[in-house]
Formats: sequence, structure tokens, C-alpha cells
Amino acid sequence: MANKATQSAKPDSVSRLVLPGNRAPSQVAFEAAMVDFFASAADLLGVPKSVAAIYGIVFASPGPLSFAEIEARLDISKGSVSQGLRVLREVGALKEVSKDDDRAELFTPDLEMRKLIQRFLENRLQKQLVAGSSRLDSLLKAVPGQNGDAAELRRRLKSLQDWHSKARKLLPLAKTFLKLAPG
Amino acid sequence: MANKATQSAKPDSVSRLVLPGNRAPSQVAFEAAMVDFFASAADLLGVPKSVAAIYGIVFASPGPLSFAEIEARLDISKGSVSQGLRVLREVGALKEVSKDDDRAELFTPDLEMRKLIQRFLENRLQKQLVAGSSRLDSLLKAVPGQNGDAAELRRRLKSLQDWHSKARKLLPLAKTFLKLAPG
DNA sequence: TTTTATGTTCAGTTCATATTGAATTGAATT
DNA sequence: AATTCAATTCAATATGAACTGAACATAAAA
Repeated sequence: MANKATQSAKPDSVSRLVLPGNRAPSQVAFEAAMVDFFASAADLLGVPKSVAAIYGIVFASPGPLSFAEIEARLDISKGSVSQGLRVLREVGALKEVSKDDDRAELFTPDLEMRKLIQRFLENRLQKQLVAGSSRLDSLLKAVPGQNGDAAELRRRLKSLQDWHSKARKLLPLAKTFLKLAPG
Repeated sequence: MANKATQSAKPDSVSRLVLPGNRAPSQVAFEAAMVDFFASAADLLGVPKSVAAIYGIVFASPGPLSFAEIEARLDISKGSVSQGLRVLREVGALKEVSKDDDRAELFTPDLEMRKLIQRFLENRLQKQLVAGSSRLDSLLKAVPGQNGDAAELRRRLKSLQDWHSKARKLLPLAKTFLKLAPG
């Protein structure tokens, strides 16, 4: 809990979320760096920091972690852990591995990132692009006036449609490319 | 289609920013729709709504608009208009056309979106990817422990490096693709 | 049944970010 | 030099997404 003013000049970023506990300093440092890494990626993708932190801490652990262990290693609330885990399970970023002698769920990163990336591309980009296209169709029909001004507006909308079309065509290419074998 | 009940139902979102003034209702509706369109795109890219609204209102006007006209058509403050215009000029989304008989600046959308898109790809994506790569290098050297656990962590990091590498290779392809002539 | 362990929910709070607008700047005009 | 007006700045404020934590749910153990 103690989240008081720090006495050292630690980076005031996300790595503050990582609690030392009684683990080896090198392990803690590694965890903090991983959490930071995913936090900055998450920032780009519009994902909450706490979610990134959870993923980072699980990623940094060679063995699967329980809810309680995640809670202990991160300075975020039970509620946030619960909701963050839900999000990460929903998008397939984490998978549960059940240890039969204990009823606590254990989480480990799902390294099949193909699916993760595909999901992102389809859910955010493709959706937005498709919705945008039909909106542009409507707009083109609703151009006000009928003189040269209207012509100019139509020209602009056509230009937007062109870009949308290119982006839509690029998406499948990107998906294919990202699927290629390492090398 | 999956459109809500009424076709003229005003989404109570961003189009509220558009002020009717004394322009033709069809023009106002068109403006509101354009503002909405750019607002949802901006949302994806992490750009403030007011900035998107300004771009939308300028895009929806066949002729260039002055600061005062933009302010009159949108329900946002002078300060937001000023700051939004600055951002849009900086990224090259708007260009100024000077009308010699008046000293007010006039703005019109810069339809050379190539540059805009290139800027976005380079500044946000490429930067993040390059920074990420070097962070991964560091992390690989800082893997704690030396047994099988360390090997597992190295395996995970290698996997991340692979994805980063693919994404970095994809960027130039995307740039080229988006540059192709319409068709 | 009661207790304990584990996880979830959600009403309220926090805090980062967007927005505001009074004060200011500076260029053109008189 | 004083006035006017377009535009900018920035401290103050508003907004809302993310976070918290107490209450609640569920299931195994006692």
C-alpha cells in the first residue's frame, strides 16, 4: 500500500506499479522494464496502463501467475486486476493453465500473437474503415448546393474515398505479411 | 442496414459542436456529418475532438475559412480554435491561403494526405517500433537467472523481437502502397 | 450450516487531459 | 503614439476514462 513520496530518483513512469516484495532485485528490475515496455505499446493502441502492467508482469514471469501473485507484484487494486485479467482473457492475450491441486487459476501469456494482432486489425481498423466508407457514401449524397462549390466538396469526398479504399486494400496484405514465418 | 431508427436522428456526440448560425440547414447538416466523420477517425488516432471538429468544419466549406468563421460555426472556445489550428498547421492538415485585401488568415484543407499519413506512420509507429527494438535488446541482456526459467524468458523476448521486426519491415511497404495512384 | 478462500461487480473518487477565456502580443491603421 | 483587431498564451477549470475498495457472489472445506 505505502505509496508515499519516494526518496530515490526512480523513473516516475509506470514501473512504479511494480512492487519489490521479497524477490531478487534483478528480477524486479526486469519486471519493471517489461511492464514499461508493454505500457508504452499500450499507450499507442489506447489500452489502459493497468492492463498493460498485468500483461507485463505475467510476461516477465517464467511460470504462470495466480490472481494473488499478480496483485502482490503490482501496486494496483484487486478490482483493477480482476477487470484487467478479464480484458486480457477476452482478447486472448493471456491463457489460463489449471493446476489441478489448487483451485486458483494461473495465467501465462499466450504467445500466439497472430490472433492478437489479427483481432486488433479487424476490430479497430477494419471496423472503422468499413464504417467510414459507408458514411462517406452518405455524405456524397448529402453535398449541399449544386454549383461549383458542390463540385469542390464532391472532389474532396472522392479523395477521402480513395484513401479509404487504399487502406482497406492494405489491411489483408498486412495480415498476410505479419503471418510469415520468422526470418 | 444497421442504422438506428430515424435517418435524421442527430447523434448527441460531436455534431453538437456545430452551431447553426444562419446558414442553410442542409449545409449545417453536412458540416455536422463531416465533423462527426473526422471525430471518429481522430478518436482512433488519439487526436482531441476539438481538433477534429476544426478540420471537419474547414473540410466541409468549399471556400477557405477565417479564424472568426471557424469560431462562429463551432461551439468551442477561441483558445481551442487557436490551439487546434496550430496543431493542424503543424501536421500539414490545413494550409493558409492569404487573401490580400484582408489581414485575416484563411484556412483550407490540404488534400495532399500522402504527407499527413507518412508523418503519422513515421512519427508514431516507426518511432515506437525503433525505440521498442532497442528496449528489447536491453531486456534480453537483463534476463534474470540462468536456468531453464531464463531460457523461457529469452524465448518470449525473441518472439517479441520477431514481431517487431516484421512490423518494421511492413512499414515501408505500407508507405509505398498508400502512395499508389487512385484506382 | 458456517467459515474460508477466491474472484467479481459497481458506485464513487481520482487524476490526466482537454477546454476555457482573460490577459497579452503584435501587426496594421489612423 | 494611440487605437484596433486578429490571434496566441497559459493558469484555471471541466471532463471523463481509469481506478479503487467495500460489498457481493460462488464454491470448496470444516
